[in-house]
Amino acid sequence: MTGSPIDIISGERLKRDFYVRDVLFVAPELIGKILVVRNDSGLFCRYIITETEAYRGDGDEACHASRGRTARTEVMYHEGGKIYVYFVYGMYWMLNFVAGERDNPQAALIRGISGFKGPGKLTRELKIDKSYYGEDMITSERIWVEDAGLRPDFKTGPRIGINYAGEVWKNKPWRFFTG
DNA sequence: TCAGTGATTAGG
DNA sequence: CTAATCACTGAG
Repeated sequence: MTGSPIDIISGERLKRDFYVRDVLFVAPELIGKILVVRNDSGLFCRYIITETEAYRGDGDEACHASRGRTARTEVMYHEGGKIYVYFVYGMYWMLNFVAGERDNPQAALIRGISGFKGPGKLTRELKIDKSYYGEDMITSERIWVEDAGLRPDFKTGPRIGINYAGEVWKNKPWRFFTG
């Protein structure tokens, strides 16, 4: 019997209370958690989350919600545990997990998973698209996160691709990554 | 460094 | 309606 560790590692699905906290707890704690996604064949694939970024409320100039509540950002205003996906640069879907309390728009961008580095690459691989917008990871039958007990060391750094934000927000060390 | 790509948004 | 923007990637 062979198999990569990722075929073997599984754990308990994260519940609502994990997500209904400040994104500055949620984003770093997602590192080492297991992202489970059902593929076209109905198989559940598991990946270790290796990189995330925190977007924290309407005061954070790098957060989409800082530009107001719109159809696109609506789900960020919901209770944590839902999925926020949006399209950028004409090609890529970005996968985010909503965090925090209702009406406090926060989300964690999933920037990397085992085997795939880069937010656009992983959504392409997992076939994440608009159909996942608003999906609830506490009850979904095709996407959720599990805790398998992994607690890898991680580093922090400034978030990527947010040059439009003011210096204060651009420099926040709200990117979390292993290795 | 920089083009490509199209949804989203603000502004007439 | 128009035009600007953009939480990226890959080529060079």
